[in-house]
Amino acid sequence: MALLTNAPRGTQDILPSDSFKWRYVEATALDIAEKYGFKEIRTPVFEHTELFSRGVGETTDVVQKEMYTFNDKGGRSISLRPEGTAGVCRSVIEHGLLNDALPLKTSYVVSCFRYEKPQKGRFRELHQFGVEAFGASSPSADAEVISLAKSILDTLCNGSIRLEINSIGCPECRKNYQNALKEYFSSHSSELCETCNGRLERNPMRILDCKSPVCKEISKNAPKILDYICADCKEHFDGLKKRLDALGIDYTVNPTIVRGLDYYTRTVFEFISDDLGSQSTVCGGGRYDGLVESLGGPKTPALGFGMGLDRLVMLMQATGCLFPTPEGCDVYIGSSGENAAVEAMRLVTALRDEGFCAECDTVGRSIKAQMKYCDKLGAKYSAIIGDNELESGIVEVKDMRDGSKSQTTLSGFVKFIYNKLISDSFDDISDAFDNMESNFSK
RNA sequence: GUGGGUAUAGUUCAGUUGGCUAGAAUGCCAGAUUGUGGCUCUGGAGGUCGUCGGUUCAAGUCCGACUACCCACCCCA
Repeated sequence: MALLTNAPRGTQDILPSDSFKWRYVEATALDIAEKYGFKEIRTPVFEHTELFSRGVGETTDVVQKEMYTFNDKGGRSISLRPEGTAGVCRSVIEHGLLNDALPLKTSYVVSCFRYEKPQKGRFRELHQFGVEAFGASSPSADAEVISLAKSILDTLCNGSIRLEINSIGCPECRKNYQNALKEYFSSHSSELCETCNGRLERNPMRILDCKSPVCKEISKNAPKILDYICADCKEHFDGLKKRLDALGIDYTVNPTIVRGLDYYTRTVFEFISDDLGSQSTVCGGGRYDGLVESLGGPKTPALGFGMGLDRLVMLMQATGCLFPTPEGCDVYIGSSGENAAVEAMRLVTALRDEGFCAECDTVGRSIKAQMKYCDKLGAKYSAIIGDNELESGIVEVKDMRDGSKSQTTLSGFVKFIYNKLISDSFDDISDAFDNMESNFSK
């Protein structure tokens, strides 16, 4: 039935023809993060449900209706992680990493799971690259994290991605602001849309982001968060803006961006692209100074972001970004007859041991079919071994790119191919140099 | 959770107002004389037309339900 041959709803297979793109994106993100001092951390895909309901927030959609939660055989309530931050926080608290010299800077590539209705750019299993930094309260840390995200996106994408930032203040100033908002919107509650009436109690700040024209109009005159944040929060936000300016990072302050997870404080930001569908946020994050303490750790300022790899890869494909193509097959050794097949396999293995990609026939094809397959593989060189070659010890090596042929001996085959491939790669390097020089002289 | 759209070979799609053995392109396999790829030509395999039910002499085509996918709301990466 369909259950057997259909992947579960909202999941996607990354096929061999695409996996190299993901490897490239993940490796690039981790590499750049490493230059910024972030080291990879790996935490479990599932945690105690309690961690997420406390960490992400009891009232959030993510916790209320989107978690994959089940009881294990020991009767524990377990949830697949819906995001990356909570698990990392738990881990660094549990292992006492916050007792070391701070900041502690971590990065990760993870799958997250949310029971949502799938659409473009939204999946039930989503892949995320993320970073978390602990113990840094200065706006320099905010700027550093944003700069890292930008550097990754700039390196990978050529489409235009804009940065929007906001400050939602600390719990103190936010309380005042939310009261002011409640008061303001309550007086318009009859005009607000249904969802916004619901948000009035739960999260009035979300109303500011509503797309309904009526709510938008009402929001125009609503109190502004930046008028309500306290002096410290304001100073922090100004400090961030000053640093972004100094780094040459363009941004717009968008007072309506409010992240949907409860733990955020002060800085929140999003990187948004118009080249995706309606799920346009490629990267979102911010500061969460209260989270570590609320999970039972030492009072520790912290911040981070999550970057949606599904959306990022989608964006790169949509905007025609280039992915470095993986090295193809170096050598194909065809064979005819049992003894030759054995010899071909021996040679192929010897070449692989030298670090090359080599293939021989494993399905019993004719010579002609083997050559066609060799062509499909894009092999650089080919050779055919049969009884003649076994007897004479002489093999013909064909350069598949120009069809030219040369001869070598069976015993010297590996060395011969080795020299050919090494000299090819020298040619490649010198071509690259020539390109660089002509680029410089422009 | 709410809406709208779609569902035909591995893939991308044709299929005319219901009418003979359901098509194309591409991919796959095999041939075009003796042991050598790309181009060309020929042949072959591959579909219970998403599933179940209904209307009809007749359903890929019309109707209903279900399922899946896509898009938007919501939410978020």
